[in-house]
Amino acid sequence: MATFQTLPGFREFYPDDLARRKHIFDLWRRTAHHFGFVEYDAPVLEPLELYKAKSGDEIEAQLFSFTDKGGREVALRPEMTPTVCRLVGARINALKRPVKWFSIAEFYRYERMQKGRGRCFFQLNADIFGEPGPEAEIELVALLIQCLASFGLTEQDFYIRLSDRNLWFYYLEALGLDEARIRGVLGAVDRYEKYGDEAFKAYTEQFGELDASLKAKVLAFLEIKSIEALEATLAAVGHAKLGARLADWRKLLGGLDAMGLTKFIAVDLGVVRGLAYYTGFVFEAFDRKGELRALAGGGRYDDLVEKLGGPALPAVGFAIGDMTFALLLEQRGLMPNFIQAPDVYCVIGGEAARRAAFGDIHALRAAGRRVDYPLKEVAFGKQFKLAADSGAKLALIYGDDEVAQGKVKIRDLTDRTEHEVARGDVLAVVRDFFSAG
RNA sequence: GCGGCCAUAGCUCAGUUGGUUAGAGCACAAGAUUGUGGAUCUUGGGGUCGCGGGUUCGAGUCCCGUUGGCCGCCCCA
Repeated sequence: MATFQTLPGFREFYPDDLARRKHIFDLWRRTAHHFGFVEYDAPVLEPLELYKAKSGDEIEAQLFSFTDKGGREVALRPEMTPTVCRLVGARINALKRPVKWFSIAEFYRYERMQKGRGRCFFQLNADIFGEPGPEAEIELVALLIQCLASFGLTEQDFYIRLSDRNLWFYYLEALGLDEARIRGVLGAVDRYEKYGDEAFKAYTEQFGELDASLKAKVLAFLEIKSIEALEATLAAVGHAKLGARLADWRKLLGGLDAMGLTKFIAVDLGVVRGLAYYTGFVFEAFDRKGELRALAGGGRYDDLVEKLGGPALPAVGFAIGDMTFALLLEQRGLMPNFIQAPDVYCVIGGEAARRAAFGDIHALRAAGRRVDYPLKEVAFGKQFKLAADSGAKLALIYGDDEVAQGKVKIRDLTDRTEHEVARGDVLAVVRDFFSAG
């Protein structure tokens, strides 16, 4: 039957699927509002150059890009960060700081599909602009945690790995490495968890073997899993920036602790995220069982707004994708079963009864009730079954007998009781039933 | 871009060494049932067996190709 099929990696949302998606979005949106973030949206199609400027020319291979009829090179957005940088950068002089913005939007990447990854997906993006200190990170990490926890997920289900590219930078600098070598080492650190010693291969090819004692220090640093271990390690290294950076760490962890969120946080310098544009704290959310892809990721990108042509503006942000997150909710039994039920279902007799019912049906709907009825004449017995199947709380029965007497029979489908009311009282009775219930 | 596995009804699947008109459960619909429920019974609609080619007297079944899916690699903004 299906001559035309969905493009690979694209998703169709049948009503049940859309109900689940909406559930996620609604809670994300509400949570972001609770944290004082305001919502924005932006174009799905952007100049290709916007993404090249941020990520380099190679990015084009991962994009849905094409030339439009005006000869412009364009791409479907693969992420929100460059866009929001442009929006905020353009109006920063008029915006009250800190700028706390979020969006829920769809993104497109030309990639091979995998579990938890398609060619289109939705993300919650939340960012704070204009705040250089760790106060911004406290807000965002707390928001990220609550965006997961508000679905019923606990510290048994997920955790946030917290790391710091600055600290790595300063530490490696103190060990005498130049910037190129530092980036090389960070690349290896990012891959170390997965590949072990193999992760240093690229570094070795570019710069030669990393000095053994240096490598030992890198590996020891990578293993650091607490602020205490961090302080102990850095105490031995004399470097002015490191002391200030440690103060930032204490402020961040102290703030999160005061919010009662320490149980979700794992200090883990093994996470640096591959992205070259991160400039400070980075964090990623994972399921505790380690079965799924990352749930969310974020970090500080103080240079990006300027790099994209805006003013110098510090920024931190994160994104949660909907696919892996939905998988986790389903695995933990936290995805509700949505029944899209009317409030009231009408059981209707012949043509005269139908005309009588229509007046009330429309009035009830206009008053904000969800009302449904069989479009065509259906046997009474069947209609009661339809009423029960619909999930409605009340059935209004417009039989020929009732209509002839100017009455409507109201059946409570939950306890199967019923009583008759005058036609003119139906709206009030229904309203009272639902306001009491 | 690379590798492994897979593809039969809306869903879950059966289909013998290749052999009549491709089946079941669930779901959907009609009837039993012109006035009272999620049950039951009866009946029905729905399939180019992903698509194309090949082997064969004969292909859902075997072979090749292709498209799509799942899983992994690369990547992951």
